[in-house]
Amino acid sequence: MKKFYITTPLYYVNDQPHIGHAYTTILADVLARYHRSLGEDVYFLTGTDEHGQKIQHAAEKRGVDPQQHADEYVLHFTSMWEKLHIKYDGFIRTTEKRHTDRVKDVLNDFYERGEFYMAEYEGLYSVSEERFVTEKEVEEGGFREVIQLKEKNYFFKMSKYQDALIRHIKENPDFIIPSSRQNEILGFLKKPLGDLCISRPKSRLKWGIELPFDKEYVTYVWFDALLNYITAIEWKTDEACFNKWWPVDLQLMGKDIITTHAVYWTTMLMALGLPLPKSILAHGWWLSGGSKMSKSLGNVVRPLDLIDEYGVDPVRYFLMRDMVLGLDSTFTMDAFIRRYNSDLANDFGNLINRVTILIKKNFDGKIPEPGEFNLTDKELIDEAGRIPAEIHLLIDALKLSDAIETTTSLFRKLNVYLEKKAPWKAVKEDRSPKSSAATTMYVSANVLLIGARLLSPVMPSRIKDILSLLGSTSDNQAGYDFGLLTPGTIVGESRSPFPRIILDD
RNA sequence: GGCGGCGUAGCUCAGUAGGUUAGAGCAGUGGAAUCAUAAUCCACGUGUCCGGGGUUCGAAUCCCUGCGCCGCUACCA
Repeated sequence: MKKFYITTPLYYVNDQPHIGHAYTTILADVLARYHRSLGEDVYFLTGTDEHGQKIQHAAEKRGVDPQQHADEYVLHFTSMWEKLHIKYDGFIRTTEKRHTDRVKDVLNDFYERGEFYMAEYEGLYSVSEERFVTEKEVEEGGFREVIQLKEKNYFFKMSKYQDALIRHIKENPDFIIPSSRQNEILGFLKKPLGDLCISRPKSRLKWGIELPFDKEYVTYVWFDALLNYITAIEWKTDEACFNKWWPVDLQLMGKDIITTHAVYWTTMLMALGLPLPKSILAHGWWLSGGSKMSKSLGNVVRPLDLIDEYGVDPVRYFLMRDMVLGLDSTFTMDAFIRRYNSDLANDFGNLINRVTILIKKNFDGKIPEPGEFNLTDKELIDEAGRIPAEIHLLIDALKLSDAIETTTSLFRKLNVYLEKKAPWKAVKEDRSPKSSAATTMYVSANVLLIGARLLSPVMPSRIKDILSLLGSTSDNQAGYDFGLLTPGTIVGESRSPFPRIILDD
């Protein structure tokens, strides 16, 4: 059986989840569901990153200890995922023993094999921010109490993997997606790669995994967190499990942390002697009014607010449909409502009503027995037969937006088909089994079923209702073949799954 | 500063081996229909493919250049 291992980054628990977290996680969920629907064995991993300066800081601010802070904040994420209908297979927290023990193994291993060395680093340090800053950052301002600081730390010999990394990226065009990011990383790697500082002295940061070979230091949070992708699947503790899932098929992240993954994570894996991820994907940001959403700008769109108002599935649909892979996208209520009304209310929802009501009124609510298919029937049936394969190609190419648009086009074709065959007229002539009207409704319901099932990964909850409305009972029955709804299948009462949004202004 | 990318209909975007009248969805206008959520269907775009130059029989697609926008530029997540 084909496997599919997909990950989101581990989210930092210093703040509440926002639309960026939600987007990445929904994207992972949708892809995971698509792959499950193809019968693949899927492992979808997400979790939280709980060490480091910012957590310590956030905890201090609230007057609690860091672990308690993390324990509370992780719930914001898990409850958000529940509300967004995220069906993950694994959830890992970097403060769990199964993770910290393995991180220590790696640290020891690297230490013993000479992947680390100690060196003194001297640079500009902001006492107020408690971190080193670059000259550029200082020039841009915003940092107070900047001093020159010398500090001894451990470094990972990342630089020695530079050539291997460049070669791997060039030889594997799917390694970094989209290609614009790949160019960026390659451009970045034209300059000599430095080594990575992987420790922090306890004198200025206590909240982290202690270096097993030097109790004066904790581990740099990224070095710790990135390892979750292998610790969560039982690296070193369950070989069969690890070998089943590794290497990971797809790692999702926002464009802001692509370098961390493409360079740090990748070279860490090289040092570990493990195969590299098949693909890492950097997606864009959701903007609001042309700017990145930020609390200081006061333009944050809270996913939960939208969900409360319009439901989870329309929000998932919008986020998947309106962002083009790799590009930033602007979120506006206007765009959301336009998309909802045109695609979900007008095309899809109205079609569900059309079909079910016609069957209800004219065929006692049962899928009628079809007669011989004429050219018009055949054209639509052929189309419905072609589209699933087309969509699977688009999904493989990670073109979610196009895949959804393709499904919508099937609904539009079904609407055209109905206009052509006008069953509401034909039924006046003949409504007996195998009549033109009977055939039309049989074909319509079955094509609608295919289209609905193609959207199931995007809108699992509403589609489940729609499928049962159409008389499709089991959750994941065989493929996307035409004709699963056999004559006699009872069609339910439509409750307009996507009521049109009308704004009063 | 260095490296890289982008600029296609009102809006969001396709258009990667240069080739007949440049496409889709949405929005807009007119019409048809009335089974359906005032939903649906049909028809309608004189778009300088950012400007300029060049290569070519022929360029949105290649090269140069000007303007505008953006990304990356290690120890910030």
